[in-house]
Amino acid sequence: MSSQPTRREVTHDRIVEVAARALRRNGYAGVGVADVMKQAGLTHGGFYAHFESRDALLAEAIERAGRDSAAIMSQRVDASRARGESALRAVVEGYLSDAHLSGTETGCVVAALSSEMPRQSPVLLAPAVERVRKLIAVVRRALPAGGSKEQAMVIAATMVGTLQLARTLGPNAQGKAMLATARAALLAQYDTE
Amino acid sequence: MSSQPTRREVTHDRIVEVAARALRRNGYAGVGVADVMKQAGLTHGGFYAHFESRDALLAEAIERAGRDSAAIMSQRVDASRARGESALRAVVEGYLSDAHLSGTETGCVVAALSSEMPRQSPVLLAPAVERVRKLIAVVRRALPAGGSKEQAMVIAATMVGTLQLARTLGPNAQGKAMLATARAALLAQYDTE
DNA sequence: TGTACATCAGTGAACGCGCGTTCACTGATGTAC
DNA sequence: TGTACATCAGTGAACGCGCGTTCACTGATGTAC
Repeated sequence: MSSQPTRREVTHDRIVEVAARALRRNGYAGVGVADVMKQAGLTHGGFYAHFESRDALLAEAIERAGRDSAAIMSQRVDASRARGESALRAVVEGYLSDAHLSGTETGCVVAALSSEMPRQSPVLLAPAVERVRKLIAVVRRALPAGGSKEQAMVIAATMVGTLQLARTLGPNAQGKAMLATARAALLAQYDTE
Repeated sequence: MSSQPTRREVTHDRIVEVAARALRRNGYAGVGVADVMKQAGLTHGGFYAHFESRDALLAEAIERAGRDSAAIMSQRVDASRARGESALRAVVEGYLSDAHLSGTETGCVVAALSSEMPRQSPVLLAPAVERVRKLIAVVRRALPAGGSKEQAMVIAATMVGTLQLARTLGPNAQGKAMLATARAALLAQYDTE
């Protein structure tokens, strides 16, 4: 990209970043134009100089959030491989960690939104589908040699479902037990490295 | 219960039924007082003669939706056992069916709402937690002899996550493939009957 | 059995608030000569 | 190098709409005598 971002681009970026966090913490309906602008240190009037509509912001926020957490998972895969350790273990233990249980606003956007995703308008559905595909792809890359796309799909679905149920049970002993149970089950079955 | 429901109780029940469907199709934010009353054949003014608030309706709707689908799953378990067939297979194939992929509004309320559940106020969180527990309990009852609660938790999470990702991919070949993959994986691992 | 009255279930208009969106305006930054 | 002007980024007030909630009122159902 351009090495010298303009002031406008810097501001735009900050708004998207704030929205990406709000989206994961509060869901689609919980992202308000005025609130996001305020958290970005601006007044709401300037919003439409940056985005065509609220939906346009949400679409960018999904992409941003997804790209960020996919990058983190990818780094985990590479780092563990470099150390000669199991990449799948790194992914599963990172995704189903106590930190991810309570850190919704900086966590996986698919886990934060998936039950709402199918209901969104096409503008917001397309980036959501892309994030689901990307999540499956990252998991697949973490599988031991010979791992199939089918295995990756089931593991991704299990991680997403587990995190959501654990979050509903609460960031307490019950939620943590749910995570631990799924970690053990997934690694026992798929971590043959 | 009373064998002779009053007219008021019949109306109340109809409103909750409409709300239970709207809740699963549109999510928490998608249930409007005026809209629900209209679909129930009433005007919105009479709403507060039946419910203290919109949240009170939502709480009842979650319970209703959960009770209904838990009853369906329980019947599947009993019916398959009575025929000497695998109860787990009946549950998994019912939950991860093409009909459930597109039939959100009459399906599992946990799958329809789970990413939104942790964000709700205590009034709405409590019934949500109850539905998660109930789902795990039904799965456990379907497990072959010796099945643990831990296994039930992982299976429930996998089914919920799979259905959500499949719905996001769409009620097409991709979504159906996702369901088929998870069905095969779950039965291969847990259906030892 | 019929009449008078009380209670019940629902109607429809109105209120208040939040939120997405618009727009005229302002101060700061950059450019031309 | 300095001055005049144009463009840019953001401000703040206002509009319109939807939605949850309230309330005075009405017609129907049930009860007392």
